[in-house]
Amino acid sequence: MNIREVAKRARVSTATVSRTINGSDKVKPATAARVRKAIEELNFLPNTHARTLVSGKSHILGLIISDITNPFFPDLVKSFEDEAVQRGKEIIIGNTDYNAKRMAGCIRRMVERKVDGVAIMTSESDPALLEDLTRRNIPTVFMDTGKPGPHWANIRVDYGQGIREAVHHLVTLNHRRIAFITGPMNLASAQTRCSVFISSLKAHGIFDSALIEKGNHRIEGGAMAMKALLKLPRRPTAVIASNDLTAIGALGAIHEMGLRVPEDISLIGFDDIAFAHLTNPPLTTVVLSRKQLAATALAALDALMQGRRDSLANLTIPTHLVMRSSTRAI
Amino acid sequence: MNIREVAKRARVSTATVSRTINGSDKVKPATAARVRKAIEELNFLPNTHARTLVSGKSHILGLIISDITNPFFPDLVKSFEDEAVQRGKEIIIGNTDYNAKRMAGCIRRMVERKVDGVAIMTSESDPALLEDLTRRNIPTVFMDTGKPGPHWANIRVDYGQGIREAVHHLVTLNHRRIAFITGPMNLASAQTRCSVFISSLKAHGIFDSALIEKGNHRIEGGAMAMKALLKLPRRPTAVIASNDLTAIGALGAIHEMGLRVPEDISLIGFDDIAFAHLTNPPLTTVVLSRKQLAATALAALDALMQGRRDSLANLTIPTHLVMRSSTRAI
DNA sequence: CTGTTAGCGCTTTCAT
DNA sequence: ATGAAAGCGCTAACAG
Repeated sequence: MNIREVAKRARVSTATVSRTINGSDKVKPATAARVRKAIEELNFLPNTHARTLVSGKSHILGLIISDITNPFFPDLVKSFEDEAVQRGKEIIIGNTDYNAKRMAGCIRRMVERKVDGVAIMTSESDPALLEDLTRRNIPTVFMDTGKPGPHWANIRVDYGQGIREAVHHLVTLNHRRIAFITGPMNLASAQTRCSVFISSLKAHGIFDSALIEKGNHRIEGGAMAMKALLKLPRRPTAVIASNDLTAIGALGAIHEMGLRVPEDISLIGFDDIAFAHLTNPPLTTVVLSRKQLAATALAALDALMQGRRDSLANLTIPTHLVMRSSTRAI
Repeated sequence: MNIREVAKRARVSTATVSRTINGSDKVKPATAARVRKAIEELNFLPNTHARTLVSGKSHILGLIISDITNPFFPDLVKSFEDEAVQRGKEIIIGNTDYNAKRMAGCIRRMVERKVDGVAIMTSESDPALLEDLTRRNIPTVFMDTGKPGPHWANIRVDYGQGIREAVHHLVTLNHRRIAFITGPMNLASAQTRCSVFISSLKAHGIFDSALIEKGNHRIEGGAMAMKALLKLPRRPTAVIASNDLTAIGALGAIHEMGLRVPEDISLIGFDDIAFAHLTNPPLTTVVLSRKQLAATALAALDALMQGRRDSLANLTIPTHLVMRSSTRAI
């Protein structure tokens, strides 16, 4: 079943069928109607591979993420897919599993499938692997990785804003001993969150380096760090975690030690993953909108594909505090 | 950059390059080596669309799910992708959003992209929409939807086993007033869980229809149902929820009423989503392995594509209880 | 407005 | 063991 059968049935040439499908204005309405009828009757759907072959555009977008089971990503994937489908594009997803070899495989698959563009939304990222995309001039948008170039765009996330709001919120609540549980410090984004925390506290004149504890953006890391914090001679009255998973781990540790949130300790997370409002108590956290991130990525990809480099000037995603029930005044 | 440039550089014909790529044994090793060298030097990757066009096989698999942000699915998607990539296949994902129109769109996309097969893992499913897949002889595997046919396979999930284990566990713990919070009763899988629960309780001679409350497989449904249950003159001592989200909602409601799990009420979920062991206390639940589900789906698709209908005989995924800390003896 | 035709990049007979 | 050439389904000149 192909375009020729449709042409035959509508008694026109394949060119006319093609024109009708692609909405060319130079097909006589009556002819177009006949073609559409034939398409309908035969239940014809054009072969995208053939279209890609001749047009050079696959209408496929690649999305490379670290790990779909990391609760940060499902929202992102969904929003990205929504936006893509709205534009008549398909997406193929690559999970790197935080692993360079798999990342290389993802990129290979993207190139083979001739994606029109790719969005790389991993926390980690090895520039060497990305060379292939450059060489083939594949429009690429990064999250927070700062590579400039003719076919590259970079979306920045304003982590600072959310952290400052979190600190301000706690200070307003009279907290002075505020701890921070970091992420893995090889991550630029984790570094930023930590350094903004430090500078915010210094601005308030309440910074104490003993109150910085290292985590790993996972539950157990948060729990371990929190336990260390609770063993301090003068323990903190509030804790900000570098992400929600860390905060959830910290929450567990606090409960385990027989303390309560927010009565004994106030707690703030980061990201606003789906489960952040399902914890007990619901977690006050910093929202990083994946929907906005996805929309911005697709807009950037569009701009890149159309050579509109001007609209790539300032791609920044804000973050902001959302108050729930894990913080309270002392 | 295409196969002709490689051929030119290796001073062979395109046919020889093609044979080399596809591992044909009738290429002289020396020639093959020369070709591989050229491929390497040019960094050539074959165009999958051209290959698909001539071979008729896209090496793409479709995966249709309800909603990637439903915590049941990320694990499934990941396992499915892993298995697919291992087989050298790509996957494209469709989210139906529990919506017939979107489901139709998903199927259309799959057909357009000429997928080699599709796995439909939605809870809901409208047979009429699937006609297109039948007509085009696209191998299709369903989760729990029981459509037989030459190009169809159906994976059953043995919900009963897990529910029976849950009931048995509670009975062993001396519980006699055991409640059940259902899912949406238009879902076959929710119905099964409920009816097995009822028959299990009857088998133990402890069934009380007042202890069945309706939920919707979402958090608030679980919370609402639990509140109703707690208002009963003689409230249950244990509750089984039709899925983990429901159990999490119930847990919140129990806490909200000032009661404790498992001291006052024992609670069991279903699915074992990622957050089931992050609740406080960690949730005793029934595991439905998404990894196994994905592996089985891919095996079934393989069998369908190769016409090995015999290996499709008994595709059943077991479920079993995993004990954590939300249940206790009375 | 419509048809004819030359490819897009690859695989696959069919020759040699 | 290798090459020449046809053709997968479609689009895009070009011609009329």
